[in-house]
Amino acid sequence: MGEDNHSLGSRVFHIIRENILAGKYTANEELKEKTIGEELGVSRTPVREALRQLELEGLVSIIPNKGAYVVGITKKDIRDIYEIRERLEGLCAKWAALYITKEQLDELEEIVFLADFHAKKGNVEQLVELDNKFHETLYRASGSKEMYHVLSDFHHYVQRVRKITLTSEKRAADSNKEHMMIVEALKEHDADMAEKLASQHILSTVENMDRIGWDVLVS
Amino acid sequence: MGEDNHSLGSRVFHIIRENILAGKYTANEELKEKTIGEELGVSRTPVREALRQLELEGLVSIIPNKGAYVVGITKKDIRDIYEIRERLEGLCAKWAALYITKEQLDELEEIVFLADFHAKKGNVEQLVELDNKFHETLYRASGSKEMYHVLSDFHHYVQRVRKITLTSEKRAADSNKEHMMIVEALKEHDADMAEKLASQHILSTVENMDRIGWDVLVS
DNA sequence: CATAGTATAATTGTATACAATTATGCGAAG
DNA sequence: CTTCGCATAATTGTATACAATTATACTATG
Repeated sequence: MGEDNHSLGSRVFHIIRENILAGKYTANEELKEKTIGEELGVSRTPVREALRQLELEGLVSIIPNKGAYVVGITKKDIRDIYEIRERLEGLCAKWAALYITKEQLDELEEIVFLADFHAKKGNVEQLVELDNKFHETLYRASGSKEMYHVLSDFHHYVQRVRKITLTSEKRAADSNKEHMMIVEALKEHDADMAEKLASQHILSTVENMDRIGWDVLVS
Repeated sequence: MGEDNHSLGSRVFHIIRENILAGKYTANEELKEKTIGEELGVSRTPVREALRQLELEGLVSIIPNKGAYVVGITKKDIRDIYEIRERLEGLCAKWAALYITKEQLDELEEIVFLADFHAKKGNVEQLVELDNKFHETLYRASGSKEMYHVLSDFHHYVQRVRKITLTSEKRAADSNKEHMMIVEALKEHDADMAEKLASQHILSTVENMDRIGWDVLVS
């Protein structure tokens, strides 16, 4: 389920995607195959493949015979994604409570343990990485490739926002406490509780974002 | 939001996708770039692009330097998708109740009117097409490109199952009645009712599939 | 001076060529 | 007879070449 495709074309895809999500390529910017290829030291072929894939992901809009343009991420996009996640993460946690393996539970426990450490230290970079791993593991534990696919995409999509929210030490600590409670529910295989907690986790995240103010989160 | 890309590469993508979803390309079958290119009368380049996109959609699994393989659709995939849809279609209808335009409402009314006609005649092909249009319009009416994206993909993914269920004249009629009720709620801009009805619509579909038996639906 | 038309350049779309990797088949050794 | 090794073929990965389309800039004309 966690595919690692180490061909050149795949690398190009990931680089361009990160550049868009990180804001290096700004909204409506035209992505020229030749230029990007030269930047990355590859020919147009892998760049084209990457752009076509990014179009499917909705990060790029391709106008035939004209060009590929960066699709901007709006406040509404973020809001919508969190509202969708609120519904789906609950279902995902419910499934995970039923199907999670011992290894995955151990993995989750290690993640929240480490995150607790880094939250106290204020290591944002590591916190984001651990948040990625936590949710990735949770999505995988659902045992549904569709659930994994959808939620991974969305979670990845809002990485920039998450980076900002986790900069707050309080929110980082609170978020991890919520993660811990979810892990506890999963350990007990309490599906209803896991669902409720996971859904609530997204809700708290949104409430936190409301406090911070949306203009700070997405320019 | 409804992109129509009429380049060659895009056509190849759609053809291969239909062939997979229609079962023409069977599970685990190896899709060779040269062979497919010859079948469709194009070079390897557009085929490669299409296969890369299909991998992102989860319909194809690519092993670097080895090949592209059709990912089979299992009973569990279908079940998972319907359970996910049960949650999301509700939210989608809720949003649609708030943001739907007059034109979109007219479109929906025309669709259910036509579907009523074809249901009585037992024209399965047309019914599937109208079911596609109905949901497509509903997804678009939500005003959320993320919602549109996710639900369109899933809806498209289960087209084979829908084709079978709509073969039953009773189910076709019932399904359309449910569509009508959703349209009524949208007309009243009753978000809660629209949500409940849309969610219920997916539930009835699943119940109907249970009656038919899953072994008939997906081999 | 503004503008339409046109030649030129730039960019995308597709096909092909070459490189790298993997699959296949055959013969020799045990 | 099986299996290992190696040569050959097939296939994917990448780069380049050519075709088609679109953007640009310059000139001629009113």
